[in-house]
Amino acid sequence: MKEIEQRLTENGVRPTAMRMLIYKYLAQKDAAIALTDIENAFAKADRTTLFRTLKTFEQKGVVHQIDDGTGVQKYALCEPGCNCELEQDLHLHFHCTNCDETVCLTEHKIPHINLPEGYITEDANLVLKGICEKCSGQ
Amino acid sequence: MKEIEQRLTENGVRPTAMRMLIYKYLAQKDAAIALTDIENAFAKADRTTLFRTLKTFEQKGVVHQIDDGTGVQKYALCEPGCNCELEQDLHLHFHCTNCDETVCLTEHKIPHINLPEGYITEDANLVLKGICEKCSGQ
DNA sequence: ATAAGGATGCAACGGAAGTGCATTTATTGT
DNA sequence: ACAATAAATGCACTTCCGTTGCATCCTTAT
Repeated sequence: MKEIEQRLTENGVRPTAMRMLIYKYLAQKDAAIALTDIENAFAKADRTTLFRTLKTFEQKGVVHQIDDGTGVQKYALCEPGCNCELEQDLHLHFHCTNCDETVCLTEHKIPHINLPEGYITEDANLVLKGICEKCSGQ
Repeated sequence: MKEIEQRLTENGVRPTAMRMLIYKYLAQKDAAIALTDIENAFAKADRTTLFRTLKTFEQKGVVHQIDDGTGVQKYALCEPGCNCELEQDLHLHFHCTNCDETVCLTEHKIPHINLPEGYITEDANLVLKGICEKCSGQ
């Protein structure tokens, strides 16, 4: 719990009890988390608080937002030292169409792509979809 | 108009007047189109019809759906002969954060990625974000 | 001509993101 | 320690978009 407090402080996020719990929750899940998930896990807390916590986390670089094509925003903790920068931190995500979970594949960075003149790339999102290792039974 | 009719028929879509108009509309736009866009362009038609038309188109391989991270589903015509297959037809998309338009870069296929054992890839979505050629002034 | 199936239109629902404002909790300065 | 200030939380409400059920209209085949 101490490490969480430190991590948040480092990123300029005031470590309230709620925030630490949410961080902890995110940390113990290996899949990306939607607002609704957190909402269910913390029945007592208000949705707005959770929503704003995630937004704060995102803004301060504690988590990154993932758009896996399901239409709901999901979030996952950033790696330590992550700056969410293209070609460096941005990795691909895998969405399993069977269990509906989305995981970070942090080892797999988004490959560099040469765009035509005039295009300036600032961000990228690569999602592969299919069957994850859990569901494929391997 | 005759070509449109033929194209739809080929794909197993009954070429009604409405559908041909929507196809035409999609064809003359170079950016991906959201339901709302079509809705505004065809004020007389009902949203449901437009919605279902897009879904039919998608299902029959006339258009492909694009998730550019804005939270709204967009659609663009498939290339002739497209089968929406990975490593073959799936191309990347570019979303301009300035003009909010998303375009297909059909020349740029999604690079092959070697996933760990157990992952079975069936689909992919790669969106680059930044400033498009129009907006960067080149 | 009529029956059947598909296309369209209308109304309504539901989920998720987001905002304004009041209230509570924490922090700072004296 | 206390007031003043700022930040965090909670409540109510809104909006947007996707989606579905059902009725009606149109087209096609027999």
